[in-house]
Amino acid sequence: MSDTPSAATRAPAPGRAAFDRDEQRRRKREAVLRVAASAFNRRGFANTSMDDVASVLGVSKPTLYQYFKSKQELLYACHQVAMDNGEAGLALAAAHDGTGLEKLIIYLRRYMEGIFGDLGNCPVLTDVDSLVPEDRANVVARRKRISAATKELIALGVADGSIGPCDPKLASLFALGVVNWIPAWYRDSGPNTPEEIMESFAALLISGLAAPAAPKRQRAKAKPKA
Amino acid sequence: MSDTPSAATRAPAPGRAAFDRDEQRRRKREAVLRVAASAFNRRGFANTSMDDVASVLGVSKPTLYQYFKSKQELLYACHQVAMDNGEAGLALAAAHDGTGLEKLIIYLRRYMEGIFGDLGNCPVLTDVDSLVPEDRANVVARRKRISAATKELIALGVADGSIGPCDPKLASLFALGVVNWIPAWYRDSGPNTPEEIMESFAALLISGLAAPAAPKRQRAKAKPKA
Amino acid sequence: MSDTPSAATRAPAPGRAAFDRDEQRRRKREAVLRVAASAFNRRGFANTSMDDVASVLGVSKPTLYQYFKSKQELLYACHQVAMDNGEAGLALAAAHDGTGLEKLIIYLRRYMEGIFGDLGNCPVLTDVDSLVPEDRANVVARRKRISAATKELIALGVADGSIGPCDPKLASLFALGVVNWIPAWYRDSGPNTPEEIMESFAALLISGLAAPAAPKRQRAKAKPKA
Amino acid sequence: MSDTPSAATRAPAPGRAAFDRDEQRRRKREAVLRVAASAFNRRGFANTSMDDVASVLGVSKPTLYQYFKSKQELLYACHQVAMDNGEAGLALAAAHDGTGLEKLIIYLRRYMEGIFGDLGNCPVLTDVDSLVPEDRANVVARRKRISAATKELIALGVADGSIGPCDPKLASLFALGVVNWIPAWYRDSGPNTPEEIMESFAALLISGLAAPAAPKRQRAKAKPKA
DNA sequence: TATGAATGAGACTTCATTCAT
DNA sequence: GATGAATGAAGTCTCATTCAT
Repeated sequence: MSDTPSAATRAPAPGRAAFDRDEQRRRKREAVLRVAASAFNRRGFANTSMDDVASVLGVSKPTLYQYFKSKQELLYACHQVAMDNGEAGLALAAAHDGTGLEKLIIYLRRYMEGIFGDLGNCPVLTDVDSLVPEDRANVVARRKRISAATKELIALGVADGSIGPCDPKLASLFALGVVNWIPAWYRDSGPNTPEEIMESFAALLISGLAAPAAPKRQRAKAKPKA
Repeated sequence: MSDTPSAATRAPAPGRAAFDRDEQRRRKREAVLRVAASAFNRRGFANTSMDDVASVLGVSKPTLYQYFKSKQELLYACHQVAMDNGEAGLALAAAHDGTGLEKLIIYLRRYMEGIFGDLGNCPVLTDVDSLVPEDRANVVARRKRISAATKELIALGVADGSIGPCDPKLASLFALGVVNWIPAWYRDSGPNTPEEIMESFAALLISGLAAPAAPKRQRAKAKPKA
Repeated sequence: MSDTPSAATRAPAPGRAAFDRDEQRRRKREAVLRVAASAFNRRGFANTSMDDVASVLGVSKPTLYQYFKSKQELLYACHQVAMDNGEAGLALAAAHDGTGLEKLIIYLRRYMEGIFGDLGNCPVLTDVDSLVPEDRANVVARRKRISAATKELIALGVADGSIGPCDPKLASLFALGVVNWIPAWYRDSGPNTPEEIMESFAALLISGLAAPAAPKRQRAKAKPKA
Repeated sequence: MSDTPSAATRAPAPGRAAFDRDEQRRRKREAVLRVAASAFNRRGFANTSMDDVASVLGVSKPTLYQYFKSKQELLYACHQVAMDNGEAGLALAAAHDGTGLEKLIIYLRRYMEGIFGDLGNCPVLTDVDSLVPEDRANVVARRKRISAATKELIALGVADGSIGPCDPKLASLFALGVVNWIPAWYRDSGPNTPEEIMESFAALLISGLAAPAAPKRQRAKAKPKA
C-alpha cells in the first residue's frame, strides 16, 4: 500500500496532514462530548459512568481520557456549551434594535434552540457541585452574569413599556424555569416539534409579560427584523 | 389493674407508652425523610450518600435503615410526597366552583405551597431511573395522571373561555416548568418570600393564559403606563 | 385473678418457685438451641442471622442473648450436642459385650439417632473456624478422641476377626462419611423413615466391613442383645 | 505488511498476540476459581470474603470482578466443576461394557479423582441457597439428574446380579456420602495418598454392595483369616 | 492512538451486639 | 425477663483513573 505514489492523497502536504489530524481529533472530541451530554441529560451526571459513554461510542474507556482529562472536565464542557448558548442569545438580543420584550424573546429563542440542539443541556446545569472547585467558581460567576443580563433585559422592557410592571428578578426566574425544564420532558419522539414548542412558549411568555394596553397575541411572532 | 397504686408508677399507662413510641418513631421517620429530601434536592440523589444524611441527623448510618429499607425507598418517599401535593392541588381545584383558569391557579398555588414546604422536592423528581422498577412504574403512572389532569384543567379553561386558545398539552408543560424549576434556585435565605413568589408567578401565568378579550382580574392593580 | 387464694398454685413453696423458674429457663434455652441448630443445618451457620432465629421463635433478638452469650456460643452448644451423641454411642458400644463389628454398629446407630433427632447436627460440624479459639481447641480435641475411638473399634473388629482386614483409619472415615453426609440430603418429608435409613445403612456397612468367611447379609440385624 | 522488517519487532504476530492475551486470561480466571474453591471448601462460602481470595492471589479485590461477575458466580462455577466431574464419571461408566457394579465403581473413582484434583469441591456443594435463583434451579436440576443416574447404575447392578438386593436410592446416598465427605477431612499433607484412599474406599464399597454369592474380585488380596 | 487489565476509594447494606426502658 | 432502637465492623460491588502494551 504505502509504496504506491497515489497514496500521496492521504498526506498531500505536510501542513495539510497536520491539519487533518487536528481536525479529526476535534471531531472525535466533539462526538465524545455529544454522547456524554446526552447521557448526562437522560440519566444524570452521577448515574452515568465513563463505561456507559465509551460503550455508546464503541470505544474503550481509556480512549475518552485522550479527549477529556476527567469526567468532571466533560461536565465542565457541557456547562460551557450551555453558557455559550445563553451568551449567544444575549448577543443576538443586544444586536437587535427593538423593545426589551423583543430582545428577551430573541434571547430565549436562541437559548431554546441550544436546548433542542445536539447538546441540549440543562438538567446537567443543576449539577454544579460535581465540578472541580475552580471550574465551579468559574461557572457560577458566568451564570450569575447571564442571569443578571436576563433580568436586565426584562427591566429594560419594563422601562420602555413593552413589558408590564413586574419584579424583573422573579420574572426572569419564571421565564428561565419554563425553558430550563424542557429537557425534563422533551423527547425527540414526542408529538411536538421543537419549532412548535418554541413558538407556543414564546407566545405564552409574550402574552404573560407584555404590557396590558396593546392588543396581545397578535404580536406573538417576534422574529427579529420582520 | 388500677387498684394497685404502685402499678401507676411502674407503667403510667400501657397504652400511652405504646402510643408515645409509635408517635416518636413516626416523627423520626419524617425527620429522616426531610433531611434526605433536602439533600437530594440540593446535591442530587446519586451525589448524596447515606452517610451524608446520617451525619446531618447526628445518627449512625445503619439507623436510617430502621426507617427506610433502602436508599431507593427514601427516593420513592420523596416522589410520593410530591405527588401527594399535586393531587391535593387537583382535589382543591375540583372542589372549587369557577372557571378553568381559576381552578388551574388554585391547583398550582397548592402545588407550589408543597414545594416551599418542608419537603419541597422537585429536582429529585427528575430521577425516576434510580427507583426500583416496581416503584418506577408506580410513579410514572401516577405522574402521568397528574399531568393529564393538569392538561384537562387547561382544556376546560379553553372551553369555558377563561383561557385563550392554546395547545393544552404544551401550556401545561409551560406552567409545570415554571413551578418545578423553583427548587433549582429558591433558597430560604433569598430576597423573596414564598408568598411573593407565588403571587408573582400566579399573576404571570394568569396574564399569559387568560383569554385576551375578557377583563383580567389580577391585572387591575397593574395599570401605570396607560 | 391475683387476689384469689387459689393463685397459690403458682407459687406453692418458695423453693418450688425457684425450681419452676429454673426449669422454665432451661426449657426456653433448649428451644433456642433447637431452632438455631435446625436453621444452622439448613442454611449454614454464617447464612443464619440471629434475627432469623429470633423470628422463628417469635421473640426479639436481644432475648436470645439472655440464653446464649453470643452466636458463637450457640454454635458451640451445637457441637457439644453432636459430640455428646457420639460419646453416648461410644459408651453404649463399650458396654456391649460382643465383637468389634457389633460394637461399631451399635455406636453408629446411636450416632445416627442423634442426627435424626431434634438437633440433627452435622453440616454445622464442619464449621470449626467460626468458633472462639478456646472453644475451637476444645472441640477439635474432643472430636479427635471420638475419631480415634471409632478407629479403635474397627481395629478391635479386625483383631477379633469380625471385620475383614483393612486400614482402620480409612475405614472409620468411610463409615463416618456415610453418616455425616445424611443431613445434607435427609428431609423429614422424604420417602424414607429414619429407621429404614439406619437399617439400610447398617446392613451396607456390615456387609462392607465384615470378614469374608461367614455368610453376610443375614447378619444384617445387629440390634444389641438379640 | 511483511516486507517492512521493522514491522516484525513492533507486532510480532497480530493473531498470536490476541491468542496470548486470551490464553493468559483463561489461566488467570482458572487461578481465581482454584483459589476460591479451595477457600470455600476450607472455611465455607459465607465465611470467605472476596478480600480473602484476592489477597491469596496477590491482587486487589476489584480485579476478581474482571473474571467473575459476582461472588455468587464464583460459587456457581464451583458447582459446575463438581457436576462436570460427576457427569464425566457417568460417561465413563456408560462407555464401559460390564456389570452394574463395575460401572458404578468406575463412575465413583472418576468422581473421587475430581475431588482430589485441583478444584476438589464438595462442602461447597451443600451451599445451594447462596446461589442466584436461576443458577440454583439449574444446579438442582442437574444434580438431580446425576443423582438419578447413580441410582440407575445401582438398580442395573441389582438387576444383573452384580449388586446384592437393596434399595438403590438409599444405596446411592450411602455411596455418595462416603465420597462427598472426603473434602471434609482430606488434607494434602495427610498420611494417605489419594490413590490409597480411592483403592480402599472402592474395596469397601464393592464388598458392601456385591451380591453375596458371586466371587468378589477385589477381595482376592484380602484373605488372611480364612 | 487505543486497549485490556488493575486498583484505591467509596457507596450501600447487613449483622452481631449493646443500651435504655 | 423482654424489647425497640442504635451502632461499629465488615462485606459486596462500582467506578474513575492509570499503566503497560
